[in-house]
Amino acid sequence: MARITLVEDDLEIRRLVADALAAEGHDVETAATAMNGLELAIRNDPALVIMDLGLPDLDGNELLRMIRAVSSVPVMVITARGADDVVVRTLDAGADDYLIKPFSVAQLLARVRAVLRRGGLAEGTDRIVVGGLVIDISAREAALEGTSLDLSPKEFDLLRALAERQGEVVTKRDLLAEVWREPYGGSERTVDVHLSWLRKKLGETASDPRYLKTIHGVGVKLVSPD
Amino acid sequence: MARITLVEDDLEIRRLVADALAAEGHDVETAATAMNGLELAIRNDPALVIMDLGLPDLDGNELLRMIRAVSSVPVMVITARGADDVVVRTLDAGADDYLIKPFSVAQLLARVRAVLRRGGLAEGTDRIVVGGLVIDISAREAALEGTSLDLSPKEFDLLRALAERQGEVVTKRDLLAEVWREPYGGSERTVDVHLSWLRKKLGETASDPRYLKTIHGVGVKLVSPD
DNA sequence: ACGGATCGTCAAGGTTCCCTCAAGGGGTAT
DNA sequence: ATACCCCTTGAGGGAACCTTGACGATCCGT
Repeated sequence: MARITLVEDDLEIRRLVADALAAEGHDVETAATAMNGLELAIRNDPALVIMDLGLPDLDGNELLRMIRAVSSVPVMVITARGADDVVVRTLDAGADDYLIKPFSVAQLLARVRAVLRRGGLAEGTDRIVVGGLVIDISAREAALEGTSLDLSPKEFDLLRALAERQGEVVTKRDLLAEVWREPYGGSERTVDVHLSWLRKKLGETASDPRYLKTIHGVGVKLVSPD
Repeated sequence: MARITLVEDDLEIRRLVADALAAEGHDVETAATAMNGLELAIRNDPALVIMDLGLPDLDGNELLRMIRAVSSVPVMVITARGADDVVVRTLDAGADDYLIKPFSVAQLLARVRAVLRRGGLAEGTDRIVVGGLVIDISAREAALEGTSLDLSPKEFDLLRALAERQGEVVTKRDLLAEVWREPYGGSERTVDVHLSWLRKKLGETASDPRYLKTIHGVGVKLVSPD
């Protein structure tokens, strides 16, 4: 059903939760440390991250903040710490749900379903329309004024990333993180080149853009032409 | 901030929650019965519904299903029933979160923030309006009387910095610190030049300002014209 | 009213950033 | 193995932008 990243250092709980999620049909990747969890959360593009707060190498809140810095993936926290101010601080740091150990597996699964359901509703659009541009997410196809565009994989991902935030200016660094999955390294020239190719296929030039407007010194945004 | 419908028959709890939400800046509509709650949830198009399960006229799960039949509004359940199968059943009926009484108001508010945050991510349009001037932060666009202004990066940042404190006089040194990121060095003449360009694009002159008023010897402020 | 300080505008210079072309390497299918 | 597609990287030219200095105008305190 969905790819889920589980970050939990306790072996017994990790097994318990992972097995339960797998039994629901989810694809579960586990990590025992914050750093491994962060790597999974970035690289695997999961639909949900479930994490413990008490990790051996890093405070859970640090991990949460690092995930939030590069992704808006839903995060569910499961932990033994039940103090009210910890709950509030964690939720305000960007967590979507907070479950206190010991918890029932049935309730955990129900909360996972609730979070996934809401996440799916928000981006339930399988098709994004920007002016005369139609982007079919599941088919990985894009069409301009009815005629299909022949886009390479990266070109499509780039266009989709921009379309998902149409009208907003997106920095190249964000695009490197989102499309290329390289939040730190990576050359911004690469983004430039792909943008150039996209523009060519969209039948526009950088000096006379219709859809892809670059904001000097900031980034680029996808807009619907006048 | 957001319109919230609260369905709760216990007067004391209703007051407590409604006051806390109002203190956060929300617009709260309350109902004591399921039927009244349903009516509010449909008619007022709230951003969130908070409901008790133990209502006098109808089982909470019935109400939840009726809301779900016509709306995808987020629903948070607060109730004294903590049995695990009830929690699971309620979440699977479409609830987004489940909080067991007695609960801390701080945690309730944090969970409300979490639910609203996720729901609002899709359409995060933050804009500042000053008279006939509309500044769209995420699109990095400014429009005067409906026609878009073509601003350079620094011009936009400068306008935004002033708009964020509209009506207040801001010193050039503060602007150098905020826009130019140079709290110590930097020439104030630079600010002057950019202000001049801004004024030109805003269609006004320094001697007859409409939006950008300079206070001699102090700084400049962005005001809405009479 | 006068002088010093502050502000407004212009033009030029230099810097930064962006776009595009072309070459090279990795992967995959034929 | 070869051919093809795709991605990455570097370099050059060009465009956009920012800064700076100068000069005139305006403002304020004396």
